[in-house]
Amino acid sequence: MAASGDGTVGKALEVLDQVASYGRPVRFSELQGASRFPKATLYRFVQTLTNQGMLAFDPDRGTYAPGMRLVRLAHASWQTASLAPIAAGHIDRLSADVGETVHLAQLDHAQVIYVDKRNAADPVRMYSQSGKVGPAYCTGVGKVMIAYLPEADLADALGQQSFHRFTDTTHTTVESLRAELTDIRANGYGFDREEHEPGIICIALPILTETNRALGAISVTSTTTRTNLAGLESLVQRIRTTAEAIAKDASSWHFPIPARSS
Amino acid sequence: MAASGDGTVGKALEVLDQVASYGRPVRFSELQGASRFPKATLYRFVQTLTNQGMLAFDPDRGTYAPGMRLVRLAHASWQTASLAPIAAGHIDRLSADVGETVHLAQLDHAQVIYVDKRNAADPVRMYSQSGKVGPAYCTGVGKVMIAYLPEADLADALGQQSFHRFTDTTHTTVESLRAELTDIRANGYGFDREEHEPGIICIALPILTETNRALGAISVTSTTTRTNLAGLESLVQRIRTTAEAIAKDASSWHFPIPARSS
DNA sequence: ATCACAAGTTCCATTAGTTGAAACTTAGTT
DNA sequence: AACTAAGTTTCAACTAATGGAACTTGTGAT
Repeated sequence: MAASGDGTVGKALEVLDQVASYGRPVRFSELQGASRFPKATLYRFVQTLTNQGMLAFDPDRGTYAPGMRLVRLAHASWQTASLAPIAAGHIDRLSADVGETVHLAQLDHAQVIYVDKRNAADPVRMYSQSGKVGPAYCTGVGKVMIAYLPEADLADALGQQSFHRFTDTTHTTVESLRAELTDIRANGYGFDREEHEPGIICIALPILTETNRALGAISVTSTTTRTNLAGLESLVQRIRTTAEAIAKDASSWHFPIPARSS
Repeated sequence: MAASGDGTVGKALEVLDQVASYGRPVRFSELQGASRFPKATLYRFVQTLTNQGMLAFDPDRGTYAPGMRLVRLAHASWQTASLAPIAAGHIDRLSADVGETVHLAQLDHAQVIYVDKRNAADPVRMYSQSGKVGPAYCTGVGKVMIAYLPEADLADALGQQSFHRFTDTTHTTVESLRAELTDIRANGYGFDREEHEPGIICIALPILTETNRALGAISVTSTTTRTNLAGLESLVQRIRTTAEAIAKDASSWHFPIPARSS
């Protein structure tokens, strides 16, 4: 359990998360208002994190934002602990072949993290999507990944979903989501039926180990104006080739199998 | 001075940096061998960081790697504290116009952090992506950024350079580098004359505030087989337009001016 | 200018968490 | 089975974190 119970370090990282959650520079007083820590304690955490380059302080505006050291560290993570370097060549080819946007995602604490992407038309943009998080219950990649979770982890993951209704096809109950997960396991692939954004559809396949654990997932995204679910479904064989190739490379590179979450 | 002197949090982050520095998953014993911390202490740090998702533990191999939480946090940093979102449109256009690879970089503790890039249609095969760090003394973007540092910060930054000789044009002394920095300030732009990689050249311009502080830098990279320094120099006006447009947008977005480092 | 209030910063006695040598357990080798 | 190295736990000594309160600075109103 990743509770922020471990000591001073856990508390400091909790503050770091809080700053990151605003998505914009924040004043100390804003943090204080939303924090469980008393003023002096919070102040010291923010000081320490700033000293360490984990936060950046803007003296002119008196605001804090996540610091550049994170970008440096994340690069290391992305390089050594994500599927991106292994998958790069494969998704290049997939994207070129199908002419649509391709996403590579992994699961982290019941959340989807987009790890890489290829745009069909536009040039590649690294972190514009890399590092972005999304909900597991209403994205193609999210659903295919949780579908292959062991029951204990799945229950845990489902418990953490918010089931916010983004569109009128969004799953709003555990039951309807579980039903779809069963289908996904049967088919080996899943869709996003405009569940997150109207007009945006995708097909997603898991990247599976020999023991049927999902290391990650890839998806091909399109719009309802360009194609439909049947159109995406026709790409299954091509995408499966890529997913299997990535899985094979990952196993020979001894890519770490994600540890249990709870 | 970002010495890891601040308490437990500083020490834990030092361990995190150490793990990241290997660029591959590492065993506990490897860390212990290179660490100033005693076994039990190091062990607890690694445990805490793993609990927190800052490190990922692979139970099969008994190795640690930087965790996915960093990727999530870095995305927030990239979005709110880097120039990338502001510059995105501008460097899209620049890259399309000049047909070469464009880099956007910022300075962090005397190191260059590449924050975004655009590949030319025919991409130069180079190792560089967002979050990647590079030396300041032998890259175009690094030199133009430190050229505009106040003397106190510049002295500090120069003291941190390793002056490793990558090629035979690499600067190896503070003196020769300082001489070039004077030229850069006079011209408003600088080059990478195959100082980092043979065959790779670039022209770089700083992104300056009204008070002549460098918020970041952009560069256009090419190869000696495709063009030469004069060819790159002919792009100065075009690149300057982009740099100034980014600076203008940054000031109206109230982009934070980097704080003094030491 | 002067005051009032909020935001930000420092102090320091108390308390809680960190420290690390040593003992222990597990995994791998001869 | 005996040995060795890697990984894990323990616990008393100790050091660093805690947070209420006092203080300073910044902002805006009169």
